[in-house]
Amino acid sequence: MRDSDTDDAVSAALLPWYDRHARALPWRVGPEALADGERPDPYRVWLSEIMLQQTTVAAVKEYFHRFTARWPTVTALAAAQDAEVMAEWAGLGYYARARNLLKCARAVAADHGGIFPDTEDGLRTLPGIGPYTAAAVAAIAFDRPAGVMDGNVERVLARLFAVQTPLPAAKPELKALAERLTPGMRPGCYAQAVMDLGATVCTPRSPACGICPLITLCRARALGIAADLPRKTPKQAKPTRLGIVYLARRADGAVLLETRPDRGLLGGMLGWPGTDWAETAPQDNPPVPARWHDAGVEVRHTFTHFHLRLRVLLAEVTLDATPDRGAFHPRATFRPASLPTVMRKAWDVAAGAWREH
DNA sequence: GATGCGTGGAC
DNA sequence: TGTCCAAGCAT
Repeated sequence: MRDSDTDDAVSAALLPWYDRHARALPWRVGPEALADGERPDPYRVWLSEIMLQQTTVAAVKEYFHRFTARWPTVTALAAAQDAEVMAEWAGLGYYARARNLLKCARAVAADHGGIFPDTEDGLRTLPGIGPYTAAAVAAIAFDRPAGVMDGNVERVLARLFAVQTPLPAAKPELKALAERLTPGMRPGCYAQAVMDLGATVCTPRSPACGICPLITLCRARALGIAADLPRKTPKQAKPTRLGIVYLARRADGAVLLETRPDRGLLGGMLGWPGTDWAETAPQDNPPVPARWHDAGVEVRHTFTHFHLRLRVLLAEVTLDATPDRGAFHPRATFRPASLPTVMRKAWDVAAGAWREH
């Protein structure tokens, strides 16, 4: 039904566009170096791809710089402490990525001599590397003709071929298209070209069809439905959950924090002791007996699947206070930036209240 | 296949 | 304000 001439026309139109418009990004090597046969560092490609999962380039850049400055190689990262890595990842979200990042670095160091596997199948066996990331690293770092499929590619291909099936049901069909369109020449550039196109031209809302290199090939454009694709099955509304966090400040300035369990929400991250978060009013459950008082300002935060409204309770405790959970962290070494964002918001409320007195 | 898992920016 | 969305993965 779709002939290979059309397939070739896609990469033939996209690669020159990419050569002109490719963004200079910290994990990319320049076009001249690439033309000389130089390849990007697989460690940097892998690290960037993990950070970019469901995350924008703008949000990733600073984190990428900090990680590569602190841990320049996969071997260096493998030797890092868990808490160091989690603290450095704080604020970026999806914290299972950070836990798997470290597992993956240690597996590469221990089982692969510090060298990343250079095939899609080899990469796929590593923690945190799924179908997308295996294909992306294989294509970008090792120039393998892997069919890269992410949200951008889904959108670009759904429009290019006017796929009307809603996501996620359309994924197999789109994956097959992605495999077939991937060219044998410069597959790494091609993969990045499709994703760049999706990020900058073939955007979810108001696609810039007027400057699109694929405009003459695009069926959705011809039908006048580009902005309506891809179709998606509607999502469930988010419920609102309620909770309480307890911020205890000791007489020497130390603050009471606990490391959350490795699995689940904010797994492995530091946080303030608190109640469960549920749709019913929380049961008061302070970590240490004290004169707790309400900070008066609620923290509001939205996670992937629920809204949260958090009461913030504050207390000053004495040097001999013995909490039933968590541990005091000296104020000199405690960095609010090492907290996940919802916990940092609670800190901001407490710090404001304490500054008043 | 469905669900759980963060965050910040655009509109 | 709310909603949608981003270079997904694990279970």
